[in-house]
Amino acid sequence: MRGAQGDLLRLVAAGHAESRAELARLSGLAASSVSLRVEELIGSGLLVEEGAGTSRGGRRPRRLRLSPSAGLLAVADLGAHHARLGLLDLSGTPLVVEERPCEIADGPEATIDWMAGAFEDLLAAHGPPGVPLRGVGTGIPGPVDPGTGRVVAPSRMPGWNNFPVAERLGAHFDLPVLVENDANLMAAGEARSWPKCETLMVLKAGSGIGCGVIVNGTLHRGRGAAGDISHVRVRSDSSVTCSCGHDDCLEAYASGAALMSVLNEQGIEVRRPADVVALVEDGVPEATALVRNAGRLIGEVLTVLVNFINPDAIVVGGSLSPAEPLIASIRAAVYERCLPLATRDLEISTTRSGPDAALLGAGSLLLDAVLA
Amino acid sequence: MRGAQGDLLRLVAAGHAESRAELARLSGLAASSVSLRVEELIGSGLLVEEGAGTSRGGRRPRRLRLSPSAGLLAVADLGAHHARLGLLDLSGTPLVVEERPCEIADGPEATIDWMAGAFEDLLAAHGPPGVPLRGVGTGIPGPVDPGTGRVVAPSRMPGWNNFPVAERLGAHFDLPVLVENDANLMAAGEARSWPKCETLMVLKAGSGIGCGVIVNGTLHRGRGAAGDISHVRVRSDSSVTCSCGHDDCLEAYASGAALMSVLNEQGIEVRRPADVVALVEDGVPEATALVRNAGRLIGEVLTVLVNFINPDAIVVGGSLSPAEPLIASIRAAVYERCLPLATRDLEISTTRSGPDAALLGAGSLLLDAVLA
DNA sequence: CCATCTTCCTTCGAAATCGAAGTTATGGCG
DNA sequence: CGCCATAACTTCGATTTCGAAGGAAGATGG
Repeated sequence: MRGAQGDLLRLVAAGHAESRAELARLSGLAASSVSLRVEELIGSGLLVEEGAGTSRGGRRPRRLRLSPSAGLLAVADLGAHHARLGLLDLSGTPLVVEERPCEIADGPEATIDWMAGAFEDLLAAHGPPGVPLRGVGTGIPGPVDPGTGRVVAPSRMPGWNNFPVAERLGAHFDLPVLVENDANLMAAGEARSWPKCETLMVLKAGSGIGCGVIVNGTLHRGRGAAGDISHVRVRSDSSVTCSCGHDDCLEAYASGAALMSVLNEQGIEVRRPADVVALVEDGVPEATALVRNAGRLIGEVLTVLVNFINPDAIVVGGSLSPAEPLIASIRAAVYERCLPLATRDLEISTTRSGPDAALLGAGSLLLDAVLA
Repeated sequence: MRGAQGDLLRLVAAGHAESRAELARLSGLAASSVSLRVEELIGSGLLVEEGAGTSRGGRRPRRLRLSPSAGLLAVADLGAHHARLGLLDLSGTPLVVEERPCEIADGPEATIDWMAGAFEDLLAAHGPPGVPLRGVGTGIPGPVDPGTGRVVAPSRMPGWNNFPVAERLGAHFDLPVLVENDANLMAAGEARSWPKCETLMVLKAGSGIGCGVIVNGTLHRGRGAAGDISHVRVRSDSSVTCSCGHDDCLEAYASGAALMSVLNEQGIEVRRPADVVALVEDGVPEATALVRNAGRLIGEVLTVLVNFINPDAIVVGGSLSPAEPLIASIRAAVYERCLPLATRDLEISTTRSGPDAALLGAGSLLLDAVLA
């Protein structure tokens, strides 16, 4: 499982390689060495050979897959009022995904212990017998210190500040543990769906605004807050003070929460970002105008970032992302204002990985820990 | 010179390793393999053993250095009206650096051929006899396509658009050729002076405004324009149209050229950014106010980027950088407006590599090509 | 349907790499 | 000053990895 052996497994699990030949190309090892190694991995039950792939003009490759019994990963994505939970095999394929209500405001101990219980439930109900759990991971709607696995200065998670989430979760399972910001997980998940993109910006537009950055194919964490765009100052006529203490933060104008509060003030009742999307689809002009304005503001911020890191694609996800005017106005702002060189082949589109992106990302990152 | 052999040389040349033991630690090879390899490299005259290093509690390491006769690199940094030219040994140490007048507006053919001639001059005058030239490189004050070595849509370089600079330079020397944006080279040069920083933003404040980004210790190129911040829209009362066609670009307010044109309109004659710095040092209030405002605008843009990529340090270089109020107001803006997590250990300071940063960066990047 | 080209994978001797044990040099400490 | 802990190399047999050659399986094109 360690070292070069792990490298090969990782390449197969991550979906980068499907045959011995591809492994040889990607790992840099000689074809003969790869064959030897693969034989061992098959012998130890971690890899299985599964039919033949499609020919590329010569003999067909013998397709390799991680054995379904090689192990499981239990992953979660915590939101403010609910959590998505899932069980993945080591290739990152979900066996089961569930959404359960869960109040993050109940505090870290209660929430994490609840999560551990939910994982046990899932395992009992859907885990194939004899297949070991190999790692657990969760996304958190706030900044996470990459070194310690602690939550750092979250804005809407009372009681969580500086809490050692990874440690607490690890106390339930003696296994590799991953704790990461939810937008970062989403980015890691999307990255698997955009294999040709080295640099990726993944926007999470939900009740809050988050963003994850993939540079050179790997998640860029910075000090744990990398990708944060919610507290950028935007150009606006009025003046709103954000929860962070500064004026005119993007989040105060363009987040789902901000849109909802404006709509509610106007007497249009909404309770979740999805309600806003529904209003837009029903052609309610107030909602459409608001969403369009939010997209413009987000787009103007992205403009700066696109010039700066020249991503290959911008992916928009989160519960607000199905609203067409949002992405349309983001596109308009970015294409209008960015440098031609930066937008020449830039793709801006909605999620390819769907609502489970964060869970898939957790799986992808956990794998690195499990196969280290 | 190839493969693993090159890896060892690179580690020594880049200053990361000074002894066999350090090479073993950093390269991941077994100590015995390193010894063998090093012996060969010494035998072929590329490495030399030079005295003993300082003990870390046991036997002293035998210090390794690249042989002064291992090779030379010829590097240049083109500006609008002058060029810096230098000769480096393979460890990146300059043997000579000269500044010569040179009009980039003369067009690419004339400029590049002139550069080739200047390199020959330097070699004849300062090159130790028998030491071969191993690579040439140059910085360009405009975007460079990393794949082709062509200039792409530069703003103030008439006749250069889409010109294959690398190819033309390569026609003079049958050697590895490097062509890169000047701010990017500066960033690569600074990176060597900030070994503990994985993520670095290097601002070049001269007649224009440029920026290079180091992510994970390596230069982030994007599509060739990465790091561009000069055409970000800034918040301002008036409205100025930039050469790029958009309104209120940062460059139109905060670049050395913009400052100079305002001062000249006010009847204060300045010809180069350095003159502005001199005025500030003399306490001329118009100049100080302008520079302070420029710093504030730049700082507000950096705010967004600091939240986004969480650099370990921001380095300010370029001919405007000695002006104290510039960096002071950049600091003020960034520390005031960024997230605490992002500024907690963020260092903002002037260049450590000095005016030759770009040449050193060219050396550093060329080395990778030469020892590939 | 047969020759030819590609690609995938294995075989096997040569070469590189490892790693455990040993050697040399040094600082610290009683 | 002698002893020990530590670090920097070396030596040398065991192991891995390589790579050239060849076999297997399929595409292509007459």
